[in-house]
Amino acid sequence: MRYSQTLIPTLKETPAEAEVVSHRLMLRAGFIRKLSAGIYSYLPLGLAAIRKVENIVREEMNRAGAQEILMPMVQPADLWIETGRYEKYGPELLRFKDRHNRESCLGPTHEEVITDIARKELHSYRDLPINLYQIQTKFRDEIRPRFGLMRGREFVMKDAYSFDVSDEAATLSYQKMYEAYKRIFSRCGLQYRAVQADSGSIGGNFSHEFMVLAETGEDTIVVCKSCEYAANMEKAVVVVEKKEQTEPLAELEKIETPGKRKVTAVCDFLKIEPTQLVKTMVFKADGVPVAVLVRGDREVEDVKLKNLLGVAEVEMADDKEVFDATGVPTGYLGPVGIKIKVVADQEVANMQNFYVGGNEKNYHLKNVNLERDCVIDGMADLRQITTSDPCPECGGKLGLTEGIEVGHIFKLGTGYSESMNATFQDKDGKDKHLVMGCYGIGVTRIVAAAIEQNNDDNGIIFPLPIAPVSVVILNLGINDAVITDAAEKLYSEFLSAGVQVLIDDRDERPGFKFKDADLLGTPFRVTVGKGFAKTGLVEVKTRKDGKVEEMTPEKALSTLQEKIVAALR
RNA sequence: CGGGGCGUAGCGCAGCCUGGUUAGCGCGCCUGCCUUGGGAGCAGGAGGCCGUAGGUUCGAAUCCUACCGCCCCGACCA
Repeated sequence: MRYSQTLIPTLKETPAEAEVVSHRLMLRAGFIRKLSAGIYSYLPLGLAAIRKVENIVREEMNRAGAQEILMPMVQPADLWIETGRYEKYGPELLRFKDRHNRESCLGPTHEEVITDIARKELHSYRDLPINLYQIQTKFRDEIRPRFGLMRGREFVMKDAYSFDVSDEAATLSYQKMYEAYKRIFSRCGLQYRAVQADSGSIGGNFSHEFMVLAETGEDTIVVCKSCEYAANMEKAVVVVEKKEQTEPLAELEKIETPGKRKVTAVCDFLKIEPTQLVKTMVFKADGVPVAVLVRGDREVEDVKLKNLLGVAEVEMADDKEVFDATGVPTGYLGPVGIKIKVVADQEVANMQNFYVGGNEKNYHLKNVNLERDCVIDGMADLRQITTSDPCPECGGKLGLTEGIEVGHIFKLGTGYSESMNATFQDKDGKDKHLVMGCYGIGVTRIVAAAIEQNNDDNGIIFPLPIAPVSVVILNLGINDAVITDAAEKLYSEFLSAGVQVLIDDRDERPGFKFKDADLLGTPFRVTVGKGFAKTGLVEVKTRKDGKVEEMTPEKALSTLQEKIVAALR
């Protein structure tokens, strides 16, 4: 690549719209330009980085035995109606009508299309297992796109789908993908963790998210300090030991708590700790009000609640909805005699003679005991884990970190094959539903995450495997024949050696070129300048550690070639 | 969707409150000179429907209304 002939519109100043570092740097380095909220054009270097990631993904998917295909972006609504997702998916699914008034949508994911292919083309156990993937632009009409490529509406994604004869076979396919994913993220030079994720209604430990560790991550993950356990906050298992009843059951008592609604206010007023109180919160579970009990100092984890109730959506009810459902103003709700369904966090079972709202304005109840006083419709781990909880695997200490989700693998089971009637004939001659898995990777998000993880005040510091180019040559004497000849010679030698190289052949001052080279994040920089005319040496600088070495052009070529090969291995 | 903020040259901003010359500044861009190892200097120049549409006014970038776009926070616990 020649800088003078490539569109690399670097910016000295940061556009006002960019908040996070990856977004800022991608704009400044001339990688991307915004067209509209969450929708970006990729300029040559940005595209080059994306292609690098794509190729790593492609190589590893192929290595794992998956086959590349490409599915349509525009999909008929009919398919989505079949699986019920046309209703369920919500406004993220961009819907429209074509000229014949046919309902259509832009594919945010491709379970429907792939299952349609499967039911038409896969008929026998002999066709299985099979894993099909694509690398394609997805469109999701996100509530709030933000952070540049981190959460765009249009983005490049790799999605793979596996089909198997049985649950056991599907587990194998899943494990293969798990291994492939580890290779992919390692090869991209990312610091990441594979964490157990929420697997929704299907259950089991068959969903993992791959999280790049970075402060700007939108997810919180729980990591054990002593063992390998790592989980999404939403999924992290809270272990509560059963406690024996130690206190005698005291008599239920109604106490006046005028105007005390918040946990802290009630506790201050009654001179008790939040751990002695159980708060009652009302959620709408697919529209139906449900009361949830947790200890006063705990927070409900709504994903866990969703799973217990087996519903698609849970949402806090607002004050009016609470009053309409229970006849009690918020702040005084309690489980005793409440009119709606009640579920409790497991921890509440350990509590004795606790305090709750009295289901009457300005009153609370004292000495409540779950078994004696309440009717409970369900009990489970419903609260958010904290760092004072033990690791569910080894009992060790837990820490919290932020992460960027760059991959998600999922055992789907037969949900889609059942709703779309995708079957195969097994050895025993019986028709069975295909057992599916799906596996996503956010390609464009990986580029953002990598920059998020690798940068300094001067710009990007690309891990070599995903750098748009591996080497940048600075010709600091374009009007000097000796320097230019040497720079050009090196350039063509790098090219013939198969090294991706950019030569800065612009008629610019040295300082300008240095700044741009740093900003672009190219791992290695070779400077051919004044010194070369005197000593015959060029300067090799490593972006990551800033180390500078002088050497002959021949040595520079061989050294860098070696380093690059080593880094890509 | 709720709350907040912002739309003035390619980018970053000032001007608006308190209406009134030809709408400014820095960067970038063009021409010339000069300079050439960390985003130089001098001189000259191009570039604006002041987001859009209405309204108020003798007069609107400035005041009012609506719309559009963009950014941030939230959509979390009684």
